[in-house]
Amino acid sequence: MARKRTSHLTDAELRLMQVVWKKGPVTVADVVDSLPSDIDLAYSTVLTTMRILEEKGFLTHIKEGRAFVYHPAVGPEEARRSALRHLLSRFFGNSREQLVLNLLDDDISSAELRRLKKLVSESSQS
Amino acid sequence: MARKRTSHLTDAELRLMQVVWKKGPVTVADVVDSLPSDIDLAYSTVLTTMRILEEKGFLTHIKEGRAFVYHPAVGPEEARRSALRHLLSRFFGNSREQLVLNLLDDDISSAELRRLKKLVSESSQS
DNA sequence: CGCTAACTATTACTTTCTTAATAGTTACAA
DNA sequence: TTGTAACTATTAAGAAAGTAATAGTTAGCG
Repeated sequence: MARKRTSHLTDAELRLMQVVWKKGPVTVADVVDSLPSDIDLAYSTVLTTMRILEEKGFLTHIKEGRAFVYHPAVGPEEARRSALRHLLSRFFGNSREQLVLNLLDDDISSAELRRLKKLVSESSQS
Repeated sequence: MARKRTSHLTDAELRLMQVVWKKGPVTVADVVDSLPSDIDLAYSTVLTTMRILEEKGFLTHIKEGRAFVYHPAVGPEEARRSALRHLLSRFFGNSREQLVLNLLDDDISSAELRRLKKLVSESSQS
C-alpha cells in the first residue's frame, strides 16, 4: 500500500499555477519564459507538470495552431480557500479563532495589526 | 535532480505528532494503541515514521528499560505557527490581510464572525 | 544462565513528486 | 510537397512519502 495522489497543489505545481494566474492563457513556452529567474526548469519538466495539473483539474487546454494553450480551471481565490481549509482542519481543529490567534501573536507590526482590526470590524457576511 | 526532504510535517507525520502532543511521552506501542480508529497502522510503520520525525527534529527519545520513550521536541503551537507561515508565503504573498479576508468571506456563521471580531479588537502586541 | 517476548534496525515495495531526455508528430515555410 | 522547427507524447530516473515485513538485539523471567 502506498500514498494516493494529492488533490491539492504541490509546491512545484503551485509555482506554475501562479504563472498561469498572472499571465492568463499561456502555452508551455510562455510559462517557461515567465518563470521567476530563480526557478529554471526544462521545457519538458513544465510540460509534464502542466499535464498533471490538467489531470488534477486545475487546468484545461485548447489546441491553437500546433500549440496547446492552457487555461486555468481553478482561480487563485478558490485554490487559496482550499489550501486554507486544509490547514485549518489539519492543524487548527477547524477553529478559525485558533488560527487568527496564531496569526496575531506572531511578531506583527502595530500598523499591520491596525489594518487587520479595521478589516475585520468592517466585514459582514453577505 | 530530484526533491529534497521537506522540513515541515507531512500528513502522516502530523497524525503521529498529534498523538504525542496529546499523550505526552510515549512508546511506539503507545502510539499504535492511541491512533484514531479510522487510522490503522502497523507497528513497524509507526516505528519508521517516528524515526523520521526524530531525524527532522520533531521528536527526541530516551531509552527506558528496553523501549524508546519519545518526547516532543516541538510543540503544537510552534508547528502551527510554522505551517501557517508556510501557507502565508506560498499562497498569500505573506499578506496576513489577504488570508484573513479569505477566512472571513468563506461561509461563516454570524456568531463566529462576532467572536472573531471580539478576538481581534481585544488583541494587542506584546 | 539461557529463552523468549518485546523492542529496535534493516530492508523493501508501491506511488507520487520533481526533473528531464528523447522520441514522435504536425503546422507551416520555402 | 516536403523538410524542419516547434510542439506534444513517452519514457526515465532519483528521492520522498507511506506502509509494512522481517531480521537483529536485549531486558528480564524462570
